[in-house]
Amino acid sequence: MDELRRVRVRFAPSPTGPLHIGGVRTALYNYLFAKKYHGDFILRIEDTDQNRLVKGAEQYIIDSLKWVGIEPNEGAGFGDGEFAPYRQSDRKGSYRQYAEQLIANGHAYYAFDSEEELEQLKVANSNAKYDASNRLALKNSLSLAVEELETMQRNNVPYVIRIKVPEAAEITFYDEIRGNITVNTKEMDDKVLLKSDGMPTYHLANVCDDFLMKISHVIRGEEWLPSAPLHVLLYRCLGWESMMPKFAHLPLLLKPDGNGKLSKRDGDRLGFPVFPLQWTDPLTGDMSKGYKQEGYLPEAVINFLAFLGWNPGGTKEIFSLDELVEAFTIDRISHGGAKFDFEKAKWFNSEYIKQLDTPVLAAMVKPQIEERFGPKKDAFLIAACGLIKERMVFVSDMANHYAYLFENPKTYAEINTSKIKSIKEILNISALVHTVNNITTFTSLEIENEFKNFAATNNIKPGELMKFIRVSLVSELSGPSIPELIQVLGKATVVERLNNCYHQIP
RNA sequence: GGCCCGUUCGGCUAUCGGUUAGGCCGCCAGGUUUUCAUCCUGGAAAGAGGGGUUCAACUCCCCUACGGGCUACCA
Repeated sequence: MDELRRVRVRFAPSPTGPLHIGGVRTALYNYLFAKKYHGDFILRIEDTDQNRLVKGAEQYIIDSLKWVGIEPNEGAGFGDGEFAPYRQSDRKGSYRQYAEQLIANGHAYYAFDSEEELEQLKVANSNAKYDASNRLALKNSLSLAVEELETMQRNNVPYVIRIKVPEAAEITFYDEIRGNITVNTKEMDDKVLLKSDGMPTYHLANVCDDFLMKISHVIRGEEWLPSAPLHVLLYRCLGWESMMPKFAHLPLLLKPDGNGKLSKRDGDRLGFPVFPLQWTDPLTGDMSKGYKQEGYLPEAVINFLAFLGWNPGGTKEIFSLDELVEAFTIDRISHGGAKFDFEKAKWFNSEYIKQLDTPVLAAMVKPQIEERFGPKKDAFLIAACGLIKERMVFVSDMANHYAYLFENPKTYAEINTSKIKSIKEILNISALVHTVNNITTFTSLEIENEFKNFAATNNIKPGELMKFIRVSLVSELSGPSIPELIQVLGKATVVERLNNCYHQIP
């Protein structure tokens, strides 16, 4: 019966800031799994901590998923299905009854301990936790007399609802990636289920919503592994064990250097984005880079992310989203954490740029180019893209590193001009200009031949001539093939640059 | 500290008891290119350590070391 269950998975981020790239990977694996089995992929916003909410974070999550192209078919920002609402704050009223149900069945209790009293616990023993060993000595509905409870209630003393963890029992559950995991309940504590503000904690809300939304598989980060036994216990105490989802805890994304979880700091430190989209902190105004703005293609980011912690076997590495869906299986997810590899991310991006149809690339590049260099004809942009497509790593490279396609060089660096000094001394610039002007068919072959002839008749080494022309055109000693570049720039521009260079350099 | 999870080249990984331990990124060398990039060819580079189990262990078990996560009325 279990095998026939409809696949329904969810991505359940907390809107406490911009969605981390690791979160994108978690969403991706959920998406791939859902699509592979023709199931549902749901976005649920876990905003039960009202103190940590960050303005704009929820929209950022939605925008990010849209940008990378892994859209939920149900959930916040993506259309309500029959399980709406999908924001836990909007579901607030639904959780209390389950907490009360647990109390009625002897699986939970009210606790009135103040913050200070809880701190006292730790003072006596730093390892102390609220559990079977001491719950009777603390202020809760298990330890207090009925009259005392009534007084508390009358005085509106704030309280929480805590789970009553069994004293010493083994809880075993199966993780789809790691296999059986067993924890003894004596290691667990009586976690708060319902906070004093009436909001559920993650644990209660998560279990209730997954049950209510008929989630079949919980695919989430490894940081949740330690609390999974608590969730299993909740399913049991709530009488939902037969509907309990399967669990898969994903390996973490680690820092590129050293160890530890990848963090925002690493991005700042290493100059690489760790967020899908650019993000400006509403409070501090601090800006963090985004993959999109840095010139990454969403398909490349997806492909790269998919392979950080998962591998289909075989040697093929460039996978479209559809191909990933086809190839994806949970059992091929790795167990250990994966260090973030920026170089590999760049490689994926350059591969995807090379795969792009040139007119498509031209259209992508157009806004940045025109913002910087003014209006350009599409045909020209396409020609320019064709010229440098295979040397681009980022979409933004064109505007950032190939300005010479759009405007004449303004200065010539000394290291470059020093290399063409000798040729300049013997060069007849007007003859060269004349040669360029006389080129008729303007094919790259003809252009190349004309320069060779010019070099021969003027007794110049062809390589030296080319160096001069190259510096004239791009102000550097490297770049695309000169005949092709000349085709793109056109005669007039070439002549202008040749003259400029000849007269400007010493 | 306690609990849980993990550990193959510098990085991502393949291998599901028998392989010259393979691929990709990066790196190095050579070729192509008048240059650079692309592209092509080649190269260096790994099973954390110690015990078992087995005819045979990277693969299974145990210990140690190391790394990570969790240990909130945060998720």
